[in-house]
Amino acid sequence: MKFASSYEPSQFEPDIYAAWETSGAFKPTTPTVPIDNNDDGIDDRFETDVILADSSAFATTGASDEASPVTTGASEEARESASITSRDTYSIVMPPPNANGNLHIGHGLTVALEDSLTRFYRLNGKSSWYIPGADHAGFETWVVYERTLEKDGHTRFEFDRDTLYARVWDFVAMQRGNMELQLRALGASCSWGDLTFTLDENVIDRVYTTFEKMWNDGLIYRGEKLVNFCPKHQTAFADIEVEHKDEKGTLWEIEYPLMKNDDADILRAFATTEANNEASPVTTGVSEEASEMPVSSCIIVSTTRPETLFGDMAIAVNPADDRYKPLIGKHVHLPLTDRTIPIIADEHADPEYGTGAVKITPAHDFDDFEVGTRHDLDRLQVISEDGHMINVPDKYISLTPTECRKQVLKDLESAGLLRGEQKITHSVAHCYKCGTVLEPTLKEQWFVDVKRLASDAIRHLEQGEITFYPENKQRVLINYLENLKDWNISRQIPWGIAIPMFRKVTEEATDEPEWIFDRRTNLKTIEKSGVTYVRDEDTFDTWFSSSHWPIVCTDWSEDNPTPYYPLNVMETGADILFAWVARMIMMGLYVTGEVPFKEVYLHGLVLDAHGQKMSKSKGNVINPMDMVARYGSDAFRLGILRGRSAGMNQAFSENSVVSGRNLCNKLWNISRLIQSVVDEDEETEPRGAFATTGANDEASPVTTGASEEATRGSVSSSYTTNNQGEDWICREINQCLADVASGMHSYRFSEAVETLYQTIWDKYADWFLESQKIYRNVPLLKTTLEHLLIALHPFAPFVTEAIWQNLSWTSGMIINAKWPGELIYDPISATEFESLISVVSEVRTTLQALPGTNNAKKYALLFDNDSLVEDNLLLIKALTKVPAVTALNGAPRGLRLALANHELYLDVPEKVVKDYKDALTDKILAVGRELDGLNARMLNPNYVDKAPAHLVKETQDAIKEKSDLISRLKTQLELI
RNA sequence: GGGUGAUUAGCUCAGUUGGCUAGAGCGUCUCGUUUACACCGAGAAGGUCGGGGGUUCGAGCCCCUCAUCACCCACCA
Repeated sequence: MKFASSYEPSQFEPDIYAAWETSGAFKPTTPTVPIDNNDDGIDDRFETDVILADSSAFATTGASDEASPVTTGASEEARESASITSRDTYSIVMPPPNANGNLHIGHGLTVALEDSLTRFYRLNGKSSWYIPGADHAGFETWVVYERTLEKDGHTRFEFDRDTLYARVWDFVAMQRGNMELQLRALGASCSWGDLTFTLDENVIDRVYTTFEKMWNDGLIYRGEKLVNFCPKHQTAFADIEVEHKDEKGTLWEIEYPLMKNDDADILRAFATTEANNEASPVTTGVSEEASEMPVSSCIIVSTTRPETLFGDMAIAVNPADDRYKPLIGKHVHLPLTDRTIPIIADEHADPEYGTGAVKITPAHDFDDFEVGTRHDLDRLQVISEDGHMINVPDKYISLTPTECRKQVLKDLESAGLLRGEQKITHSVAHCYKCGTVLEPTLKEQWFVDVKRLASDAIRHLEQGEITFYPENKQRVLINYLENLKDWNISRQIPWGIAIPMFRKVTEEATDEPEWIFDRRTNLKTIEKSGVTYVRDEDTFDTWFSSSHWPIVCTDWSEDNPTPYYPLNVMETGADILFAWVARMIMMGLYVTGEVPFKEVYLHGLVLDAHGQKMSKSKGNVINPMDMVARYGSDAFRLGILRGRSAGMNQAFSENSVVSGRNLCNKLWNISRLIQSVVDEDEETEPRGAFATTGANDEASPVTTGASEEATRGSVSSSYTTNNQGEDWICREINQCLADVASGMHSYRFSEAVETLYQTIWDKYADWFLESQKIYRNVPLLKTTLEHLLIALHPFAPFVTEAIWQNLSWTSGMIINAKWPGELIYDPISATEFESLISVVSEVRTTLQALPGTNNAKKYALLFDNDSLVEDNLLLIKALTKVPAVTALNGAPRGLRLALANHELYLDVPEKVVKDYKDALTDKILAVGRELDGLNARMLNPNYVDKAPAHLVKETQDAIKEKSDLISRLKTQLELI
């Protein structure tokens, strides 16, 4: 016997994975690229439905992925067959982990989810394609690389883009590989030969093709806009990459003096407003005295960024704000400068906030930029991209904004223009990587006009073409798309896909366009029609290319309308719904005209055991590889799937992994037991006989199903059920498999895993296997074990394969097995077993409740006129451990068990019965309470009237049973 | 400011057309070395399903409301 007494994952996992991989088990059985074997110009994949129906098509284990599609020549039905083919495939892509990083716990969850799905559908006969990927992780990788550059005393500015790109490429290549090994350790059954790297040629090609199409369609434009700019990393970000954090800050009030010419008007105006107004900020606003003082002519603005005042182009007040109405159109003197700026009316100014007057700095604030556009204001940049003051009075030139702020405040103070300050909390934009405060900066960038893309996406979403798990995310996504702003796709990072645009440098050629599209981004300058163009040095936002992921991974093209596109499902983190999922949908529709996936499953964050976010600084990070090393891959997968529901963040602890490990060990030992029974059986029985112990005429002889599946592994023999326990376990396993399947179809992983736990442990091991120590049914043991192994395989691939390989009668690999059909059994007999279970349970409970220990060994069980018990004497004896189960001859004696439909007594002495009196009384009271509840329900005429008949009947039956039980217990009580 | 989700046993969570006495894992307690498994077996305790109202024969589930927590989006200078 090969089974050790416990399962040691590390002894099996690497070899098993290697065996899967080399056998080609991870490759889809239906080809992914067009094949035209008979040269009729028609993609023969679309004619393979006949082959798929033939089980021999599945016998491709170990064969190359060129599964020979024997054509039937049914080309006239090519179109119809196409849909059949797509029904027979299952495709899913992996959100590409960072190529040169390590997997974290979130990847662990992703793989557990995606691989379980893949394996489940593979077992169900789909040509399953789980496509792995690796992300160049533009910004992340760049940040890491730049750090090493700096460590070596270099800066990025010493090199040109091509050099930097090449250096990072080598840097990544050097570090690459870890995550791929880790994916293997997690058991990911992905098709490694199809791994897509985000900088692969075909990805870049596809991205350029899309970009060109967008450029021609007028969806791409170059605009000078404010962008979120990280002064540390020297790059712009899209809105979505910005992290807003609430911070404490100061709201300063600064006085801007009105220009002399305007004074007279103001004084007049003020006279009219003052009458019905309290302290108006138009005045000095300092005290009541002030209102009696001659009015100084100024306006006071509120700002958190005094240093940007040099870029002010106007003061805005709300047009509905009576306090300021008279000032609109006047001019003020910009402090510390010799400029004057106008006072304008704009809704942007909130009368409730601060003084109600706001300075407008179009070059350094998003709102102000909008205001500036509305009022046609100039944009004066006063902070450079590298974070120094420019275009300011000499005194302030080259200061950092922070230094400048201090100086400005000081100077305003001494000029008497600083009129107040107030501590506030406000939201500040930060770089999501380094935490630096982002500087809104004026920059020329490439933008995607998202209007059309978003509205197309919304239309398809509203038509329900994509099903979301959790479903509310559909609405969330639509809401996001409805408010989507144009998308800045330019990044000032060398590590990425170059933007294929070139700018005209030759002045004279005025007729030529300013910018042209060209794929030759390896060239710094190109010539076209005698005009020289120089390339744009920026690269694409990562999301621009990764939004093509389903397209590039499935190798979709105009010439390859693959059945693997759209994907069956997109599984990813709920946190990138907007950044990634939304963009894939827009891009998929734009490029292919179809949504890129039919379903979206979003998982939440994996939190630590106490529901806290994992972070290095908190020191609560769980490394999935640690879990795998200590408990095995399966244990980790089972543990992390347990209790997991779509979209929800969920705490995760080692405990759940331990419990997964225990299940694996349990299953291992179940198999060990069965194998030992099989071995014994083979020693005593002649080979080949359908050994059925204790033949039973009533039992229905049954085969497990198709015999043609020999090559797929399962060689279970026909079985016959011979007793209640055997019928019962068949019923339970059928139910379990159905629940697992429906759980997978509706992405209720938690439910699927839970069902398997209970069935394997509480039902199969605790009841069925225990009963099989009395009744040995070798064919049934084999068959049922196979069913459970296959059903658990998607979640615990290694241990199920290890067992499969260790069992003497199985062949092939379980990864290629076929999802089992229904077991046939006698339903009445199955129900009777429940009765046996309740008898045994009641005996056990009562024995333990009796005073003393080891009661099971002391007291015999007596039965009266009970055929079920009589037929199962040995079983009940074994399960309860009582010394004997015998017929009660004569008057009842001992302690009556609290069972309604059975006359059963524990043969205990009078004294023990008396000691049990209190417990018995409690029991009667408890049952009485239940009975009262049931009676109350029946007394309600509405219930009888309106509730479904079967429920009413159930209630009636329950009442009968309870009252029966009570009367029996009362009799017992009287006897004492 | 807008939006979403959560609140069920000591802890972490299931509970999907509303229907038997609300479940699991871990933890706790009691018993048990029965040759598959101590990574085990048998049993037990523990919940007025956040509060309040409503609909219904019937509510953990549907509606209203309040409270607390979490997250996301947004232009409070």
